[in-house]
Amino acid sequence: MEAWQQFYAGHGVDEMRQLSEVIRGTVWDALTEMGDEDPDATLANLTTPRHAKQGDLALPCFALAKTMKKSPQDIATDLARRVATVLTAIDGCSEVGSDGGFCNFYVDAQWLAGQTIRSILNDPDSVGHHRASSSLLIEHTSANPNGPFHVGRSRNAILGDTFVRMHRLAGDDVRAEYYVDDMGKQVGILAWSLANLDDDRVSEILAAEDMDEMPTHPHKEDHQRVRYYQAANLLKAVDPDVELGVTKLVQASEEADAEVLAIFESAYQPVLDGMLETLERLGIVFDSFTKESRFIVDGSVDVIMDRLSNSELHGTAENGAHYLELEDRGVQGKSTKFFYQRGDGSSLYATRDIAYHEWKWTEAQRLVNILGEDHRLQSKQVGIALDELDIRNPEVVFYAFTKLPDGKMSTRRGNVVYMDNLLDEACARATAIVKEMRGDLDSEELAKIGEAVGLSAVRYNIIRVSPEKGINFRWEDALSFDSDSAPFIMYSHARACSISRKLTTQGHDVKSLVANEVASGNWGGLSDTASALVKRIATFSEALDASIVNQRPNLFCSYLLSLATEYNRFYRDNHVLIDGEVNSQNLALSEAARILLSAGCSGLGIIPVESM
RNA sequence: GGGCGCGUGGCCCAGCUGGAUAAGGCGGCGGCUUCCUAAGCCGCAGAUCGCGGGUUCAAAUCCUGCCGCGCUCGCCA
Repeated sequence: MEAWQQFYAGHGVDEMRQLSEVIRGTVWDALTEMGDEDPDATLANLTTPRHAKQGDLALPCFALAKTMKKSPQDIATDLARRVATVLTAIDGCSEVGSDGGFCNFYVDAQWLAGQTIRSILNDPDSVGHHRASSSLLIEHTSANPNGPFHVGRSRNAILGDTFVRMHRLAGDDVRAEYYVDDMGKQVGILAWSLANLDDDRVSEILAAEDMDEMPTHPHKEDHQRVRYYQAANLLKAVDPDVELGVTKLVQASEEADAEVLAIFESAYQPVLDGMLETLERLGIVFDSFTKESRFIVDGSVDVIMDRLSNSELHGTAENGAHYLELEDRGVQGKSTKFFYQRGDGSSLYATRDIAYHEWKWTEAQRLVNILGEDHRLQSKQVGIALDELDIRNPEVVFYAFTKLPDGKMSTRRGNVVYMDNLLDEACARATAIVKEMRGDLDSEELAKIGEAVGLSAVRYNIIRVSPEKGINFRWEDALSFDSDSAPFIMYSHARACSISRKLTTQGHDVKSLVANEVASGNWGGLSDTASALVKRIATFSEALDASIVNQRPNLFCSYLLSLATEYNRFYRDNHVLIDGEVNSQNLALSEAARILLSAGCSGLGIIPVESM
């Protein structure tokens, strides 16, 4: 077990999990009686069956066949017989059976409803809390402030913000942090271009390469200044003076030259502000910004370099550059050396990153970094360096790139789809659809819902796929409002809201109806679809936790989609309002689902509108 | 060339700390609205889980070889 995974070894609160513990205990005893010498190993195979008819928990008995000299099915039958009386006598387990070599356990949906619906309705704010909370610093985005967000970069921001939200939903104390690269080559180029070029020159240079397109968002500085950045890059390729000028600036910044750092800041800050505006529209905000230069200015990078030189991995190159030899630490390839100090004594990006990590550990109990797959090696090198310095490693989430049909996105080359344009298009399309469906709403309401739907859809379409899987950007995929989408989930939530709203309009007191129902504790007569909904509801925290532990937001996406689907099925044949009469059992279920759908949406950055 | 990641129906994608009939969505075909939002629900068709070996009672899942795609191998960030 990785050290950080121990944070998850806490106690679950989900009833399903508690029940499974009870079942394990009883089965353990029975297995021992039956002659199983290692019941723990057998029980490790306890699974959740694929099909509802196979129960809610199942134990494969194949491995016991050899030692017990009986067929798996005979063992399963015997086991079921031994535990049936005890288990069905306890609350929560309605039936034990066996089939095809499995021993199947069925959860009592009535009991489960009593437990789980009550806790959700009584304490909706702690929904999703599943274990002891910890404080986290999640660093994400941290994009070079040289131009507008494009859809490739946005995967980091959306993924990162989703982790922030999921952790908060799980009860953690999270700080979202942006690491501002305020001293590298990229910013240097930007600063140089602003100091040495003007609008006409920029247009001229870009036009020569057929890149002189009118900015789609001229009022935003990120869209304006990226033209300077692109022009300077083009010029740099043909004019050595540019390289010289940039290098001079960058060197000065690395020596913590206050004047140059100030010039850099005035160059990038408006760009960064534009980028943050885009992110804010997506519901992504940061709690803190830390500048890279900070660790030069405060001298901590020098201390790091000093300490690294005492490492047994330390080496020195001919020109006085310092490195760690990582060959024996599992790094293979052409170069196994990790350089952390140039021949001239200055630091490198990765070195500052080490100082940054050391500082970050003073801020939180856990660190999470969201990084593109191009940072895999770098991250490994930094990790080994941290080991050498006795500094804990952070948790890292890597994601694969988003590609355009004609290749990798590049701000420098202008081969990009800007997030601002994607969001405009998504929200415009969504608004058009809402307008078509809801003739009763005024234009302000239409726009509000359209914006929520568009933004949520874009976010969902990015997080629904596993981070390590590459995405090929297609407009129709990015803008999809299909069944596997945020609007689908939002729609289910809006339905639940609609029911509650309707009752209130008719003069019913939803809260007290629900409170009375919960207090009565009578959950008899649940229909199949109601039972299925209850079971889905019961695994909310578990699904959230699994998504966090496995670092895969797409798992929680799937869960929430299933919850929405299950709610839709429930909705079909379990009416809350029947001929003006309220079925308060169905109301309680609907309300519990509404709370979970809303919380789940917030956890994924989907905006849970109450009407759509 | 070395390392890492990915490869699942026509398309997108889940499952990959091994377990029963590989889950969804799009597209295709066919149903369901006097009833709380049909952005919904139900059904049908469609899969040699990249290819070959191996381990196992059991492999999409683990090991191995190959093929394809991506990332990476800077005293750049």
